[in-house]
Amino acid sequence: MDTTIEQAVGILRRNQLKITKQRQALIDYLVTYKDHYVAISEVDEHMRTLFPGMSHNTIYRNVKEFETLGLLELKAQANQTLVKYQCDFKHQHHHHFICSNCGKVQELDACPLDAFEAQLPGCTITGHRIEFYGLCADCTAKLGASKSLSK
Amino acid sequence: MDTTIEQAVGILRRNQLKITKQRQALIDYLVTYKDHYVAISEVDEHMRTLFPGMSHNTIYRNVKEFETLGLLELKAQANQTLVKYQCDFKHQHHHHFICSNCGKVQELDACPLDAFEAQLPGCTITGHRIEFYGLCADCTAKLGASKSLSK
DNA sequence: CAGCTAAATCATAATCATTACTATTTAGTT
DNA sequence: AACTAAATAGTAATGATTATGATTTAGCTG
Repeated sequence: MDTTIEQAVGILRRNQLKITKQRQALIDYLVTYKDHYVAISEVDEHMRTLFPGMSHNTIYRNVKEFETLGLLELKAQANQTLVKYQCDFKHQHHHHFICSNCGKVQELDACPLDAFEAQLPGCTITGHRIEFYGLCADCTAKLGASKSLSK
Repeated sequence: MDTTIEQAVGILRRNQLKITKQRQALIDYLVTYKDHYVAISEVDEHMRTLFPGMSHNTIYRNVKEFETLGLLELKAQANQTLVKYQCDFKHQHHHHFICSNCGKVQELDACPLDAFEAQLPGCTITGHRIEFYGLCADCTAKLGASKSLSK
């Protein structure tokens, strides 16, 4: 068995969650999304081909449970929620570069938190999200686009 | 009339959009959300008390049109889209600190774009979002919370 | 390994934000 | 005042997500 999967199953176990065949299959599937986001609704669809008649509720509930365990990252989008597998369970800061063409997600290090903290005296910073959008190197090599508006 | 509103109306005009009473009222309402986000569905509800029977379609369409004109900022949330008025039409970079208690939005300057660019050779960066979450100074003075998980 | 029980899943339907569609109205122009 | 493209109204559909209550099962326990 893949070490990544064993790790995930271990986390379930340590949190007293039962290892059902549905959860096992869900992990097996989500593990393939380490550097892309998938819509939960697509996960739902996939799971229901593996387990015809599987309840939507079960799928959505598990995805959210997995997120609170740190197994997944969720990301809100218009009308949809996206999921991505979280392979590095210990790494807390996640700054992403997301290719708007192919959807590939690249991790960035270097966190400029300090520079911003100084601007927020008296505040409690509990989290932050930094995301860049554009075209990854591969896609930059092939594409282009434009638009204009008067203001 | 408020200068901010005149400015917005001017932008509509310059883009050949008609100044309907519905759009006028929509702007009047959204102008009150310069430092908070509101759910579009709440805007929808409000507009339909002002104009009973107003079409959902009209409200959602206008909000999206206003966004492409740069009048508004949209932000996806689980199952909802949030709107905030964009008062500074020329300012492009928007890094926010969002109080998770009262929802107040504070603008941050200082953009660490350069630091990240170096990590993405060959990529085209077309946009980015930086958001901090936590408690603003006022809320920090009153609150606290915690949670734990084993990994 | 049979039985037990809380946890998980199923099956079905409801919610609710958002979008579609077509007929009617209106802002801005001529 | 008439004209026309743009905007809105009115009605219904869509589709992601959630609720609910009955049934099943993973992981003990003896």
